[in-house]
Amino acid sequence: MRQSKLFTKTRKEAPSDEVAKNAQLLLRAGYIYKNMAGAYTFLPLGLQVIERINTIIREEMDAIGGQEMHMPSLQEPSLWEKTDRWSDENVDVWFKSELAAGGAVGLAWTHEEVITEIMRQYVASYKDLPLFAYQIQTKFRNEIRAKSGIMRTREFWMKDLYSFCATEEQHNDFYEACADAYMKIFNRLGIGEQTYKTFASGGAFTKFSHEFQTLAEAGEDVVYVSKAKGIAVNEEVLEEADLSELGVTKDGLEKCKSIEVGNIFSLGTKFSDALGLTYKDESGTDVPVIMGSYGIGPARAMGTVVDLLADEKGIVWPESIAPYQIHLVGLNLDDAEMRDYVEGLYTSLRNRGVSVLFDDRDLRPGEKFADSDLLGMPYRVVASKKTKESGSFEVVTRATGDTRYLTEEELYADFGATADA
RNA sequence: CGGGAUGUAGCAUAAUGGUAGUGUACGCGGUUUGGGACCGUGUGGCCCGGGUUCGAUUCCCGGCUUCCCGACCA
Repeated sequence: MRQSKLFTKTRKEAPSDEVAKNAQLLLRAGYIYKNMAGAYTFLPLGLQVIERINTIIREEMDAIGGQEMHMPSLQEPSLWEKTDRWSDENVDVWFKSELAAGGAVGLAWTHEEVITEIMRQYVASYKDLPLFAYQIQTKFRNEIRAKSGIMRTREFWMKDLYSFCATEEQHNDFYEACADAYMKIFNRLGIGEQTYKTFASGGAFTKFSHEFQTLAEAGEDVVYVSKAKGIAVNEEVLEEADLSELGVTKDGLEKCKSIEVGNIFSLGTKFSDALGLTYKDESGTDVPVIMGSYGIGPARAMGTVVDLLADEKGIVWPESIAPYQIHLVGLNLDDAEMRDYVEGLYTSLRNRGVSVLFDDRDLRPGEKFADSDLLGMPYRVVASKKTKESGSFEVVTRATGDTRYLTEEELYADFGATADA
């Protein structure tokens, strides 16, 4: 991508009302645009990050047997009345409206009811189970207070997977597999080290549910962490004093701020009972399906990565989700010979499948470096008169600031075969 | 939803009961060219409604917006 053609621009200052670090940097760098409280546009660069996060999520969900689908946001009340989740008294986050044709309609804030209803048509026998279906889809929640930039919005993407099992054993196996897959996802996003599988209260069906909490000063949540054991518990569990089961004591836990980047729940037969989702076991008896739900918010994950990895100069993307692997910064481009030279390098890199953002603008070096730092691509390749004369390019690793000088061939060898390209 | 703030140009800010200044960004001309350089010049602005007043961006009332704290948060 040529930066000169990118319609977004960087800016030196963030809007004064945006205090969250993630949103400040993403706004300044032109990844997102704020439309209203709790609703952001994902601009070309920002959307690429989201897409790459989604790809990682898809790969890990598919690897544990997930099948992707897509359900509508529009919801009719009658379905939700069956589980008593339509009324404003029970659920206060509905966006509700009227159909022009008559009748009420709501915007989905989750999809348990919807997918359970769908599965009534496809689940009949124990032979149909287990099955796992997911989507990456827009959720709407009428939050009283949106806040923290892209971390808590009223409209947001969510990867929600639902599991349907015949037996507790099937369910527990999948639950653990999904928990492992979640940690793989957060590792691939570059926030695995700070992310803890956190015990939360489980509701009616199980002792615990689990949240995935990433330790961060900007977090809204508070968790109690045992870094030695690699686990955390949230406040409600701490109060319930069943810590002994987890092999930790209250005194051994460190109180930390955190961001909830994912959660997994055992739902038991709550929804299958309410909506009549049963299967026939080997004796021909109707048995309610055991369900679970598993969520990750891609945009919140993106904000978490920014919060955790950014430095004073700007965003630092891990290679796994950066919009481009290389930021090719061309200098001295007013010189026709230099421009040809750098254009040639850009073309060669692209021909080798390298993902490149090419700063082909005729600006002063300082401005280009500052922009490059702010945008946060993993590697910056500088091509200038200086590097041309020396026969090598300056390659700077954004995260560490390490600088190397590579010849054109070395550059291709290093980046030409990257799987991420 | 309770409490507290907020609203001036694309963005950041200043002053003011007599229609607003600066920085940045943007346009033009020129000097520059490895860390947001400089000179000249130009474009562009008081959230909405009502009230007080000769006159309101300014004061008052209401609304809306946005932010923060709390509550809430599969």
